[in-house]
Amino acid sequence: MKRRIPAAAAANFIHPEFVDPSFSHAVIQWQKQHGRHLLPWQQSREAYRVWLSEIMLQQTQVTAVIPYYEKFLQSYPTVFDLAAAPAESVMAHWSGLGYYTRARNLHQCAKQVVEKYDGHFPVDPLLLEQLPGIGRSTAAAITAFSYGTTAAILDGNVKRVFTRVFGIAGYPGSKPIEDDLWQRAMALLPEVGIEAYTQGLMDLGATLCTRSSPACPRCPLQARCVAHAENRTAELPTRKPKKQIKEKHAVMLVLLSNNQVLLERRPDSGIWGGLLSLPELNGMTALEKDVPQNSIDEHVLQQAIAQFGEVGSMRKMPLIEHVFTHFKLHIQPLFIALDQRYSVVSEDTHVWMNLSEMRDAALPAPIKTLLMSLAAET
DNA sequence: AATTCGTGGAG
DNA sequence: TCTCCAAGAAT
Repeated sequence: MKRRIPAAAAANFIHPEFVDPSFSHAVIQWQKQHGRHLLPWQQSREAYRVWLSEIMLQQTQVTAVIPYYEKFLQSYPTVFDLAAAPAESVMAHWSGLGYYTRARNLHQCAKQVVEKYDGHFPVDPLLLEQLPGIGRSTAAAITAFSYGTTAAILDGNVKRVFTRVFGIAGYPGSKPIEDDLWQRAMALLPEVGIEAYTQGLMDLGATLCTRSSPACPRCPLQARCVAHAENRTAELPTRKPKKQIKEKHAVMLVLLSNNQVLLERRPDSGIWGGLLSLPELNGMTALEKDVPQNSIDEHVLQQAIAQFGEVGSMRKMPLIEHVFTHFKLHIQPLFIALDQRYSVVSEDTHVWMNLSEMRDAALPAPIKTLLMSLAAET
């Protein structure tokens, strides 16, 4: 009977047929000459800064990250500052960047690094990977950039470069394709120069090997690129099989009293987890309904408002359409001026906040836009 | 192992 | 206006 290779060992087994030192050599030489060297997080090897940038850059483009990175560093210069900060402050700093689980994990990670490691991020990628928000690829990137540890990354850039250079068809997010790509990523690691190599792969994907109209003539891997040779750069990497996105609807209450608006804290799980938002007509679960709320139930509305105060005036505000990755949300905001405000609201879940404070609040992007414009009007 | 997590920019 | 998806992790 044939002996099976343990899963853990198989995952780290280097396939000889994938090994090719000339690959990393080409990437490293190109990176030193033509790669990016002036990004804000490249100016220091400090693990805290590298970590912060890598978390922010998950599924997020460089131009979107830069202002957030600068602001975080200004407010939280060290991991100790971040660990000691109130959760709401961290969420407020992250407001608008999306994927808010990253922000909560970032905060938790900072606390753990302070408690378990005395403020020092582990040098071992396997230890880093145990921390919240840090997966295999991010752990490798952090240790490579801050400590020079040789470990493989597999982000969107690497997937795009590899699928094209090696002519790999099939959705890179699927298990078999991703396994294949990890094997190659490990086999192609350089013996020296992990920083330039890792940065080079990212730079290639971000600046040359872009998803549309890649700059093949300037690519150091052009001669060995299957996609280029076979004119398949347009079809590689294989697109994610798209499914129809659902439509969801919510009626949100803009309750105004003394130039303050009532905000409600969302649960940690689910969309906009941990952020403040507007109260919804049928509770936060209303957002989960995929039925249009064309007509507002007057009785339900009156009952909802009655918890918070007595109505002066009420009017519909313009509809908002907000598109997420996997669904489209239709928001009907109701502006309600209260003559009298009740103080029965729990301070854990609800907070009255001045309209002038919306800019620095932990709000979802479309809600912040709505309340900022409302503040500008009044 | 496929889904669930935002947002904004490119084309 | 519409499609696609970016320095992925957690479930």
